[in-house]
Amino acid sequence: LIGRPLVILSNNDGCIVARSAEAKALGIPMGAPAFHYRELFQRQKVIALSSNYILYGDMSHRVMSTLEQFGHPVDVYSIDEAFLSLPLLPPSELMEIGTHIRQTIKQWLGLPIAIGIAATQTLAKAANKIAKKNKQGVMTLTEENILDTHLAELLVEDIWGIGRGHSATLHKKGITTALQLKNCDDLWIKKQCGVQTLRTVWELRGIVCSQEEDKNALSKSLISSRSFTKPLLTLSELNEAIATFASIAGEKLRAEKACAGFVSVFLASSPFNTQQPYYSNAIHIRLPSPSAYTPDLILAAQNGLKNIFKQGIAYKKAGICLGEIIPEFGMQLDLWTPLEKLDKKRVLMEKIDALNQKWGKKSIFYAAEGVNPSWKPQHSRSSPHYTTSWKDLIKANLNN
DNA sequence: TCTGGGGTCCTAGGACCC
DNA sequence: TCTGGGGTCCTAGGACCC
Repeated sequence: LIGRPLVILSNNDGCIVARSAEAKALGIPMGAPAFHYRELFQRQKVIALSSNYILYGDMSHRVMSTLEQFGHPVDVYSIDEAFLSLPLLPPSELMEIGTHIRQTIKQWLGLPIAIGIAATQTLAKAANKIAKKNKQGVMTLTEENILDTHLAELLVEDIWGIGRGHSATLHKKGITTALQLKNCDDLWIKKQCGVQTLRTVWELRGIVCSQEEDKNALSKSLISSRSFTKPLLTLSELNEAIATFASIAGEKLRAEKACAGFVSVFLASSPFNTQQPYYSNAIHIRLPSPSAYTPDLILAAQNGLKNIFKQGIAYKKAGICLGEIIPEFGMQLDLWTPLEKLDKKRVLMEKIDALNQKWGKKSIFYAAEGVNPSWKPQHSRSSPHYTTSWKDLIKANLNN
């Protein structure tokens, strides 16, 4: 696939969510619906693949654990990004470190990566942008005069932390480049764009404003939701979908060794359908006591669903959100449930999670989820699970 | 015909307290 | 005729990120 225009599609092969440089060059925008571009795909021989989160997750894990081996503190920021804290060294030595890391990842995993090195995360992201385009794939932006030359060429909308809204505000004021933003008035920025943007500005000046992420921190909320390939019409279908979401969310919750205090359920018709008025609604349900027991979550979620479900609407999307997440062992018990019962529930969940881990997702599942759900997201053109499924292992042909 | 899924933080305004 | 000063908590909505 190297050198070819390639796009990755979202669930149901709906939207374009990632593009190779070659695809970007064809003018294919991020987030666009795939069907708008089908003709262009054919004409330009663009490869469009379904997303394969299992493969990406596994490769990401391999990259991150390789990064750990260089002895610099690693802060994993997203599935494909990490920040490493390097020692204070002259630029040439930093270049050397970057080049070595890049070569190692390339050799061990076959993945090309880009590395940007600078005083703050915001500047490192800017350096990375440049590194993506140069031959070495590594860029250091540690010297003031070189830095400012590059910031003068960086547009405000391309700075990490400056989105559509703040870009518009800045453009109106005549601020279009990162260098201009770096030199702008603090009070004005704070007033117009808020404190987060002010932090971004300070980071452009080389002052560290980002805080170390607490790796043990629990999620504040957990969402499980999907769009349906074909709209769902009945309460019983939605009940199955909601039960599935509750079960997925429960697994995530237990992986964090945590409990949730409330469940909220939401559903919506298609915002694009002009034949039908748009309907969307949500409801919060407080759990009698915090729980990570999937049947509790399913029960609460389905009870909520009853209240927001309206007959005669074609539902295109639904989901649940867990909130008030607290550590499993810090939880306030309710007065009436005997401890042994809680313990039984916990053990049952442990066993189920272990079975599904060992034998694959949904080896054992709740009947409420339905046996053959019609709404399962489609991935019609997925790449193989090269690294996580025996049957998808790459075969070496020894006769050649 | 077909339009993703998951998060975080901040702010303004309202309700309440003394 | 005149009507204080200091807080907290909650929520919705908006901004941003991947």
